[in-house]
Amino acid sequence: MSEVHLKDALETLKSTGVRITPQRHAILEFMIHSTTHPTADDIYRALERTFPNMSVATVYNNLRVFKSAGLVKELTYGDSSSRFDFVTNDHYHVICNDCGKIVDFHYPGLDEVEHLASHVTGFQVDYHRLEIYGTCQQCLGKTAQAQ
Amino acid sequence: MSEVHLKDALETLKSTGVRITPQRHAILEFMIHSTTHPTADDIYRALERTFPNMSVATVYNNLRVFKSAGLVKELTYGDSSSRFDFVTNDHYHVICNDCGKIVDFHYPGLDEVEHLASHVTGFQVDYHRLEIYGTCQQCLGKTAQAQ
DNA sequence: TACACTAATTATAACGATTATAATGTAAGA
DNA sequence: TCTTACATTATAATCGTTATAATTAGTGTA
Repeated sequence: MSEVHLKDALETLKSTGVRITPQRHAILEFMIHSTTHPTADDIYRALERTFPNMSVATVYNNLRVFKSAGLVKELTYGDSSSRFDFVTNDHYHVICNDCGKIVDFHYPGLDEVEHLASHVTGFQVDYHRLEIYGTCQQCLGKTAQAQ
Repeated sequence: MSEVHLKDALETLKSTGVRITPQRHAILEFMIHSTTHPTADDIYRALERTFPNMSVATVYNNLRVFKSAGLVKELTYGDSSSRFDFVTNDHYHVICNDCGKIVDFHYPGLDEVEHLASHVTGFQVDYHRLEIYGTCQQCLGKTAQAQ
């Protein structure tokens, strides 16, 4: 399963003309197998055995590349440094109030909301449910024409 | 209405033994009347006319004081600096799956989710709905006793 | 294979937001 | 008034992140 993710990710990169370097391969692999949401420094330290000369800048640069390719999300919780999350298939729904169309919306990490809710209310929090409502592009177009 | 908020906030501070200094008063007042989510620097620059000698550290220190008093929330979006938001009565619900109890949960700023959803899906996003599910303390206690 | 061109990596410096420190000022209680 | 604790100020330090310049490596072409 994570092999599939890795293969897909490499495909995505290749298709947008991004070279697959050993460092990029390793960063992706680490992120896919990581159960936590690692910081840039986590990734750097985890890979410095394999790449003793790797620079922190390489990690940041490549995380940016992965982000703009949609492979990775940056999570800014309260702490000082960003965490990065490989995008899997967890998603929310965006719902059109006019025609009822539902579009998947990938977004990681509302963990903080759950943590805070648990902290504040004393609940043991199990999960949450988020839906986003609005008007889809087609319905927006129709309304604009009608006016 | 904002006068009520300010009065309440000052009450809250006083009741926890925090002194009301002119700087604190001004920071709170600015945040309450601010329609945006100002950064620490925004606040600093807005008040430097009134307090020409005020230090940035004072802003940060007091934002921390307000945060721990529950008056202010820190919002970490993607950008480099945190934004701060005076806590009003917008809230979500935390729902117990055992007894159905609903507890209010104050949490600001899922604006970013809406923005991103709009950006990704092309929807005009109007609002969202978030609910958090789990088990309340009483029900947790009952389950623990039963075992 | 050799060459040229472009992208990627590295090392390091710079930046900027936030925090820590030390000194000074200010309010409240005995 | 004196004392003590808390606030503020000014400034230095910290730390995550980004920019820069030099070097290295990959890719396409003759």
